[in-house]
Amino acid sequence: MKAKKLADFELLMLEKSESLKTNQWVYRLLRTNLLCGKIEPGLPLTIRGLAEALDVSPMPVREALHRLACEGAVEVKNNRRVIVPQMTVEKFNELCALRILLESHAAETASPYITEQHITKLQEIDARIDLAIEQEDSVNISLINQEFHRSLYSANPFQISVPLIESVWLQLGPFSQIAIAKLEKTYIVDRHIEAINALKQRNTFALRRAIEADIRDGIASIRSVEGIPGYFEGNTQTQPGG
Amino acid sequence: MKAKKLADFELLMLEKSESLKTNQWVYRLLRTNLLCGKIEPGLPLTIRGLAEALDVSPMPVREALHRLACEGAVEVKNNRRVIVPQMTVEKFNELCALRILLESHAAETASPYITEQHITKLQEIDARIDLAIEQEDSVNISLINQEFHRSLYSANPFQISVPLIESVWLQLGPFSQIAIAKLEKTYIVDRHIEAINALKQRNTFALRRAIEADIRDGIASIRSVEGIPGYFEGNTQTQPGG
DNA sequence: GCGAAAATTATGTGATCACAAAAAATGTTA
DNA sequence: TAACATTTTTTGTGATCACATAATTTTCGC
Repeated sequence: MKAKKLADFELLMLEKSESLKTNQWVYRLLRTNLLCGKIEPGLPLTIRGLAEALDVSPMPVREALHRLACEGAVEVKNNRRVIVPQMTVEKFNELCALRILLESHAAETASPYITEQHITKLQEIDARIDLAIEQEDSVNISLINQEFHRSLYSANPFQISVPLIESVWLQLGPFSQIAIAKLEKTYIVDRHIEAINALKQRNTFALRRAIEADIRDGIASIRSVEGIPGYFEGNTQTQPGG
Repeated sequence: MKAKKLADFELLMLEKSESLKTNQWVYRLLRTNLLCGKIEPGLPLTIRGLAEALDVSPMPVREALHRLACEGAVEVKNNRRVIVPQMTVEKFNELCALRILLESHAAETASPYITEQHITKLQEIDARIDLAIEQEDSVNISLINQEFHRSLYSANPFQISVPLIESVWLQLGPFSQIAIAKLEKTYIVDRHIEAINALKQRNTFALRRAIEADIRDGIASIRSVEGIPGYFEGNTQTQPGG
């Protein structure tokens, strides 16, 4: 058994547009790859290694990594090594609780600001989720699902909680992605219709319940995946590739 | 009326210990000064300006500022200018709601892990708050009060929400500090006793209520301060020093 | 062969420079 | 005097280098 190196990983690439600063490009690229589970927990990330892999200078990587550390997406150890954190049962439960807490609040406070345009946009996003489910494209299921939630909460122009929620997603993401990838297509249920219906009826309470149900449903799906306990920290023997 | 510059401000200094990295020292220093309201909202912060003021190279300031931006303590404008954000009524209300939401949850989940040692420590911290109130030391009232809450929540070894809560504090801090400084000593009530009693009785529900009451009380005090509406964005005419 | 010590390499942090873009200051004209 | 154009200064970003420390490899003694 050999320890995996950064070079062994095939990163999902993003095209770098002109106006985008290099550090932001690196940040988004790493962020997306972490959320997709492309970079597995425990893997040490080095500034120079990433800089070489992405063909940029170390400086923008340095800033991107610091930001990710600040958001809890990566963990800085005492020996200043940066790794993708392992998931534990307790952490998972706490992160799920925080998702429900923050997101049902965000949905509730966004509700009064929802316009017809918002609903149309959310329906369009939801259609794209269905497509991703149909194609069993687990990476896009996650990414577009987040887009749905973010769009909903951001309808509130005074929204503060989105960055906090995104931090929770980032900590939950790499792990849940592994689970989603293992889910059968038929087990993924689209609960967003209920949320959209609540929005149409301008029923704040129903919206809150729909979002809560959506999150709980996703968590239950993850928990139902065969062999998921093996992915928690300390159960390395059941992890694949070990 | 002349726009204030960074050089006009007298920063609260922290001694730099040997093991502390420069960037962390700068970070903590800026963080403390922001929380104390030493740096007033709207003031543009520049890397070189701060580096000169603190007699360090621009690099550690750069990292510290980026981290503060990531935590919402400072705001990066479109023209990449970094300023201390202005407070608005809506933001204030939302931040207060998030405090209650997150902190009552954090208190509840920490409750089962509380030991006698924790209680003793919290009582010791609370005594220091009373001293700060007695001395009308508004900066220390804030800082030690935060220490109390952080200590309580951190009793849970699997606590995830503390960084999120600290982010809310940072966004609320500069503003509420202005209010606390204006409060008469007699109007500051120490509600922590109720929390400590709840802990002694191992009554999770009472603890939750005590923390909620403590936060609501603080907010009410801030709202009660004469002339506070003038500090919200858009009411510059009533702000002092203008 | 094997463990400890020493040398070597890798890595994060901080400093300095170059550059493009944004702000501010200055000059110009009506 | 006010409004616009031009120049100058300021500022953030990225690149490169130096340095201390942590990790790794090699060497040496038994």
